[in-house]
Amino acid sequence: MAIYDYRSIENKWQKKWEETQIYKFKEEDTENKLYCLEMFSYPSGANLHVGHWYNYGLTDSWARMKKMQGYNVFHPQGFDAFGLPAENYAIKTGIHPMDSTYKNIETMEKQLKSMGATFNWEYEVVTCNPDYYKWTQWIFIKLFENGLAYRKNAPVNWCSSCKTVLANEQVIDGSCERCKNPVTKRDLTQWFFRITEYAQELLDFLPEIDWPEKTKKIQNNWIGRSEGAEIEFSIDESHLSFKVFTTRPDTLYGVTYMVLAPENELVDKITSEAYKEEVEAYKEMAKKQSEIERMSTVREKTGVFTGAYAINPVNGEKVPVWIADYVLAGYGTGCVMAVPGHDERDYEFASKYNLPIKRVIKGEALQDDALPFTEYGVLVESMEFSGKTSAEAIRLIVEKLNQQKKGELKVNYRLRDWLVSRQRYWGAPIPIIHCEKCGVVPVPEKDLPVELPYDVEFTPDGESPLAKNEAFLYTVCPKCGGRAKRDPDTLDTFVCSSWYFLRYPDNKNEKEAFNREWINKMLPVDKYVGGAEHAAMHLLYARFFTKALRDMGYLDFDEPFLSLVHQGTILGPDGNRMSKSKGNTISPDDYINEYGSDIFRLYLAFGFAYTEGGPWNDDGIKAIAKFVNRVERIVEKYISEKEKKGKNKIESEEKELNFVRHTAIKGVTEDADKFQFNTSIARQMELVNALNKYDAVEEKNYRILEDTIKDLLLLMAPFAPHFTEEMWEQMGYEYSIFNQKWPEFDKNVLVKDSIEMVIQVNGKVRDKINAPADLSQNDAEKMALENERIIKLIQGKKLVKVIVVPNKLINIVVK
RNA sequence: GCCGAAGUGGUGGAAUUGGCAGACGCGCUGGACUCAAAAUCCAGUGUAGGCGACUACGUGCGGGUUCGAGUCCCGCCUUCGGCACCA
Repeated sequence: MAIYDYRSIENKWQKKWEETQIYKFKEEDTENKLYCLEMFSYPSGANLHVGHWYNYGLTDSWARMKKMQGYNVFHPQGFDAFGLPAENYAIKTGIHPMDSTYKNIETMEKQLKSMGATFNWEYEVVTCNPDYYKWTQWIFIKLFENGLAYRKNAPVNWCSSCKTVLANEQVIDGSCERCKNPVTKRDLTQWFFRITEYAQELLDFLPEIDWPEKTKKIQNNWIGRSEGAEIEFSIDESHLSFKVFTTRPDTLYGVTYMVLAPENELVDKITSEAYKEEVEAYKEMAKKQSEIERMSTVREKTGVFTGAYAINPVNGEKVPVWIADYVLAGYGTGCVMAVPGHDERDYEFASKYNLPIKRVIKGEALQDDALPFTEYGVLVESMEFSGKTSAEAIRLIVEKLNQQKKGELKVNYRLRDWLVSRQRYWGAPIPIIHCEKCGVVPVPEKDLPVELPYDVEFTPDGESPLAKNEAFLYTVCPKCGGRAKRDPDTLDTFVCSSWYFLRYPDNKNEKEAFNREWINKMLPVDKYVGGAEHAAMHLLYARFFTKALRDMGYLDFDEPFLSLVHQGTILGPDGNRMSKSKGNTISPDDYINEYGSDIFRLYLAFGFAYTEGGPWNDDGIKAIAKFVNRVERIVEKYISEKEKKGKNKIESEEKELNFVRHTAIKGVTEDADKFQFNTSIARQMELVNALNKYDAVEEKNYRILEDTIKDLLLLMAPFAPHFTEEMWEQMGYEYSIFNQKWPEFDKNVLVKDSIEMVIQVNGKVRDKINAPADLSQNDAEKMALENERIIKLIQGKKLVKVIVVPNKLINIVVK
């Protein structure tokens, strides 16, 4: 049902746009710059899917509007090219990741270009290019030099079937994403980034940025700040002591035992001979259990006694020290004081192992004495603190402990340091050399990049593929010149994507990752658009990188993305997430072949609430084709009636048309600015309806008609760029529609001199009257009370009061 | 279990933040054009009752505040996200 020859006009205008460099970013005009960015994509072998179009197509519409509004729009594009899929594909097919990735990038570039978007391709960034990952490695070294990258032995996610380490995000409900096998822990020496150093600042700046509240909340929870105290307990008959973190120092008199995580290094030191065997067995058991088992909260708690006793610093009481896997090694100090009277988990554990339960907090209301009381209240049986409220006691007890150097206020975060090592091939090599004499030595800057060798076996057997390539692995220590080994691991791909937005404006810089002065002008990103699934990963890492680079002196702003929008998800027609296995995928190509890319884009804009998404629907796209068809006919008709131009007769119809026209300008501008494209298109449709209506007028004012058609085309241009450019030309205007000024609405046209006011009686609409605008309260009241229908309705009733909302309604309250 | 978001016609979705609920579409009904169909155009379309002007009801459920509630408050239900023994 193609109405205009979209294929030839798409080609025609894309060619012309490229020839005339119409979207070129003007580097000399940073005053007006607007950095508009979509999350870059992974170069998969498949064609662009609906999600790409929804994200890129509509953000492009927004960028086009901004260009027309006079901004110097910077709209780069690139590829997040490292990652596991290419490597898995290689294991399956034998096709090298580098070959498949570059081939995919080539086709994807072609497809993205055929969208007809405003991308500034000359600033392209591809993360697997050595001239990019050279600087990823450079940043790693800077972080290392500044103490923000460190190495430690830690338990990591391990899939025994794939024989490889998995990233946290690849563990789905405790199972391996690829083979569905349960994930276990394995101790490995790994590289970490000290993101926890920035936990507080990452929290503090959240209120400052224009992000969806939902996303801020997720980051807030992920960072998980909690306030409490760190309290030191000493081990009885020993010089050893250990600290616990608690948010409830007011329950200190209720402590009846202590628990260490089985992995805690103190365990071996304090366990007495008699209990060694049992403790060892428990540790072994804890290590072997799968993630699914460990994560289960319904599972009964287990633990064993170590034979050691700890001394409560406030009353000198001796309490037994246990180990149990309900205490996490990675949070706080890996030890807790157990207060079964006031904590559900401790209560469950104490009940099972017959440990004493003491209650030291009383609530106001009557509480069931059999269960733990976890609220705040008033202290009892707590020596001099008895009778104090929880809040007072927390302050006083910590103060007292502080004097004895046995405790202090402390803030803990749930956020963990970011594990960046990966035992994979297709990523940026970690630029570190391990020398037996000199230890960990960073690769000198002049030797960067550490290039990824092409010739590598990537069979998944648990060993890093790079470790099997001797030519890569063995090198010379930059410090002592002796034989040394390279770090065989690669960096998590999230490292590469944590700074790509800094590289775009300066992507050809060979001397540095980016020029400080230049990116200070170009950043932060003004509008960032991408999926909500990155809330606690990429979006957090990128913020951390920005802050770390700032503190190391490489840039001067605090936040990378000032304003963030998440697009929704377009589902299959059946309401499920599109997937090949469900057979419910929608191919943009089919629709673009039938209707053209403009209509496809317009439908995405009109058919969904942008941040919500929803199921695909065929009928909707036909409706949009109809709409575009109508616009085309309006233009055609106008052109065919050209000779009639010049009549100039003011009529009320003309006033009406003008009113709709300026309502549309206002609505389209404001709604599109907020990414509310559906209502933005609705205003355009209203304008088309008004134009059709005006067309029926006998003596048309062709000047007004032309101006209105002109405005309609301008308002439509960001959403249907090829079509409107063509119509613009046919109207006889000069190239290009995208070099025109965005229309502005005239406030005066929107002011009506006569207004329809609603008259209510007791809140129910009873009549509508035409009243002059800006009627005074008294006059409005008078008009309503003189209204015939109203007089009938309120007859015989007592008038209580009259409420007047200017230019809107009059509510008469009667009894 | 905890945190968050959302529930509006047959349907996708609107509602200047407390002021005419259902904009704009889809679908449906009727009409015009046509030998007929498609396309196009016009009119109608929340539900129930009435020939009708109209009346009653209506934004997940139950209460409340208010002259007035889709919007605010309290208590539930359902769905979808995020976290999950975080001491």
